[in-house]
Amino acid sequence: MSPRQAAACCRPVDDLLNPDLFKALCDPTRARLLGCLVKCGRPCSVTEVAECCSVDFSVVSRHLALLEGAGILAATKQGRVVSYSVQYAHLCRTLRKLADAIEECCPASEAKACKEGCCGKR
Amino acid sequence: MSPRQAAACCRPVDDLLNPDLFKALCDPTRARLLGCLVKCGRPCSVTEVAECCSVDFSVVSRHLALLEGAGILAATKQGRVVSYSVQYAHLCRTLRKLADAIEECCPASEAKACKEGCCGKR
DNA sequence: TGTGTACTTGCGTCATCATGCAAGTATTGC
DNA sequence: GCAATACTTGCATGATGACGCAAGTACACA
Repeated sequence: MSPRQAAACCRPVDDLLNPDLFKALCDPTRARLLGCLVKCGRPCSVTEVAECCSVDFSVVSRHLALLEGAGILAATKQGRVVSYSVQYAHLCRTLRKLADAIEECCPASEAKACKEGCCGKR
Repeated sequence: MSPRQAAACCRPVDDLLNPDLFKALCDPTRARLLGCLVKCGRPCSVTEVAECCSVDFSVVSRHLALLEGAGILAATKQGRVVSYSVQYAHLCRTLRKLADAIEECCPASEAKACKEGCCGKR
């Protein structure tokens, strides 16, 4: 199959290779903020998250809103406090689906190597 | 644990949440080119890949070089033809490691949902 | 009702990056 | 050697995006 034919061939990987998801993760500041939230393991307010980073509070607010828009975080408002929490299940599932979809296209000769790292040795 | 404490706490997710990887995937043109190569399942020349996309040839050349720099593609040169191939195993492993690392931080109450999609029902 | 806290939004600025064109390099075949 | 092919690189341009400041909104509490 030529790349031109491949382009016309519709596979799960097409939807999963969604640039919008990666756009949310490609900024160093956002990656850091997300890392804090992931490791924290509980919903956090904007004020709390802002303490992780030396950027302006407004920047943190915007980054968190963007991550929410990408489906990576979920926001809940209680009074004047907005709590952001990591969508662990959704994020893990999306990443694994992408790995599965890529693997699905992987030629047989390499398929074994692809499976490493999933419920096996790493 | 506060986000500030979490920031100081070193976990596998810190390294895996690498913005450079996502930077390579966040451009729509690059995502499309990578999608073609993934679905194609074999090494392709720059000329072949360029047929997938309506952008200038030089743009494709640059995108492929960038994807190689990110470790997503591998390049081999035979004569005047450069063939790019998807690093299936590395890419899948990285994505799954990231999912594992995120899951590792996931509170117990949500952990079950995180595991869905990996060697289980989806 | 006023004051303080928590967050969002508008705006200007600076940096990065995607793109196309043109020119350059490398390699093949005649 | 010369032309053609395959690709890379330099450069200018336009678009996008990250950032900080300042102003605005929403809510709680006295």
